[in-house]
Amino acid sequence: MSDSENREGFSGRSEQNSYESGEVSGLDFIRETITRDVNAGKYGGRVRTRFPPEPNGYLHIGHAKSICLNFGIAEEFPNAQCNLRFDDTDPAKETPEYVASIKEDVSWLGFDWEDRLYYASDYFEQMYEFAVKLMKRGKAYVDSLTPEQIQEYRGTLTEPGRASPYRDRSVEENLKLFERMRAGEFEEGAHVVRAKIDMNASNIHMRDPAIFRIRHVSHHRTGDKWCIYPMYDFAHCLSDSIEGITHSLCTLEFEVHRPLYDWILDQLEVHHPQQIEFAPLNLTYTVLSKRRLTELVEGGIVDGWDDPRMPTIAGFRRRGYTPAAIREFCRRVGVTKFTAQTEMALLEHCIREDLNKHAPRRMGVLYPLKVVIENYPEDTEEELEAVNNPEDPSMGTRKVPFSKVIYVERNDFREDPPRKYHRLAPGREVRLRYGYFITCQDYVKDENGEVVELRCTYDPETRGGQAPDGRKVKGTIHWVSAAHALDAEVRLYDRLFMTPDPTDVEEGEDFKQNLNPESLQCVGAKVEPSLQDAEPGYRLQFERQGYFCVDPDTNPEGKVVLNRTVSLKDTWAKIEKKQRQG
RNA sequence: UGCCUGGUGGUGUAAGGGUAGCACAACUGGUUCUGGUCCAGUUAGUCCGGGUUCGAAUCCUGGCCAGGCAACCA
Repeated sequence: MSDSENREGFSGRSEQNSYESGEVSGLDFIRETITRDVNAGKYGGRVRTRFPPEPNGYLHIGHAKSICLNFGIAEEFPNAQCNLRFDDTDPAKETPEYVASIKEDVSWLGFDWEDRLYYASDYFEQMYEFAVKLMKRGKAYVDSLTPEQIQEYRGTLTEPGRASPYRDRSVEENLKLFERMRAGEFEEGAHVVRAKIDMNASNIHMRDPAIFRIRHVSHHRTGDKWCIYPMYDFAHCLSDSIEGITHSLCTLEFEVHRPLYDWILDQLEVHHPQQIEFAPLNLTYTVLSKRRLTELVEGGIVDGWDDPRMPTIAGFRRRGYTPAAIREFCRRVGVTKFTAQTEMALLEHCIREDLNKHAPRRMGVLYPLKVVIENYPEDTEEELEAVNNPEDPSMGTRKVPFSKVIYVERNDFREDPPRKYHRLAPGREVRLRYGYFITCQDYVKDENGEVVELRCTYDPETRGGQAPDGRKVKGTIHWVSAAHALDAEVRLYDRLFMTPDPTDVEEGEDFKQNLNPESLQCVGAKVEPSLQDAEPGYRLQFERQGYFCVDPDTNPEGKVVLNRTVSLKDTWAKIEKKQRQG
């Protein structure tokens, strides 16, 4: 340490000390910036963030990243708060239904906006006044070019734009026109209010961007009060300013908008939050753009926004994901400016980790194969004690009924077992989970050559799973008693797309070509009777299979419907695959 | 071709002039009444070239590559 001081001289010393104090080391760049700002007393040391969705679709896992960031920061910094604000400035697309779904999803994720629920539409009057102020200062004007002309005048990425002939209208004329726009005297597209900045700017967003346009459309909250609506760039920075936001966090695509964000607030001389951009989430084997998700829903490719295959919050909820798992995923993903591709495997790891600790274990047979235990008495049944969760003894035990005829998993028997297969096969002995050792004596095939029934014998001495003579079995399999089993509809979900990046397609081709035709498979399963009264949303593990969740489609009088959240890791499947390949 | 941003194992991230670390994935092995969990271990990385420095992932410089930006959408 003293060596380094000798070599370093004085430059940067105090900076380095602040790093070494550990206050920012290890933080993501946004939390680091905020920490510095707080320490420097910027904004009076205050921290205020916001989550600003547009209510024009359902929230997805990418939004969860933003929610966890914004609300997470509010929890971490002293006295910090996060607002929920609906960015509802395009009445044609926004609905109260989307507002409701977004509120539900944010609170389901575990965040609370308390009394800070806001809408950009709350500020329409103020925004109108701000536009007037800009006009009075000669910094905005009413343009009467057609949309096509405006586009033409804007220039391109490499060529500068040209000034509209209306650019130098007098303040009085601008004000008068703007008033008449508000009064509804004009058709949509007849006029638009533009900020007067610089038609030669290399950043296209600074070439006199539109800030108010005419829309004769009812708004989901303001009804027909307005027929002019502010544009995103105008509304967003001013909403942030009005709410006293300190750090306005958004995704990378808004980076080029920041000069405009800053320009508007500077011109108006109002509270000026700092916009900081981070990379949006990309997940393998799915799509996360609102446009594509909407296409899947409207094209009937999935069964609504909450289809368990959808990467929406509602979809994951229905699939059986927990808020804690999603929050943990967002934490592990981190926050950077680098465009990343996060693997779905990480999300799956997070849900397995959570459910392994908390989900009760049950037995369910997905592809039932009948087994008759020949030496078990005909008219007897008994109850075997089963552990609810080996990870958590406090979850106790339950009784599982056992009788002469049971079901086991179809692939837990092989006529001709491959190497390393240690389940049932002719002459092989296995343990029934929490039950007896059984040995396969014979099997029955139907006319198609399908094995339809096993004839086994059991060893009465092995009740509970241990043999008094100390002999071991290689395999333990799950089962349900045929006489007691419940019929269940089990929906086995797999990834929606077959390729890691579904949007990576040849020119002229569509991402939907990469859809996985087997993303949903429904099976008629036999499950243990304890699931009789399971409520929708109930999560469990079917031993040796995976984690499942009772679907809202479950009807109290009908069959229970279960969604597979995620399968258990399957080492045997890997071995088998390797055997087949090599 | 203009502007902005960014490049650390297969993937996601940390290291803020001083031993390139963690997690996921993959692969070994051990434990196990779930081929789960758990435990131990292995493989594998600083985009490239110059420069500054005793020392560079880090600072400078020149390339290369990638992403974003031309709604009266957000």
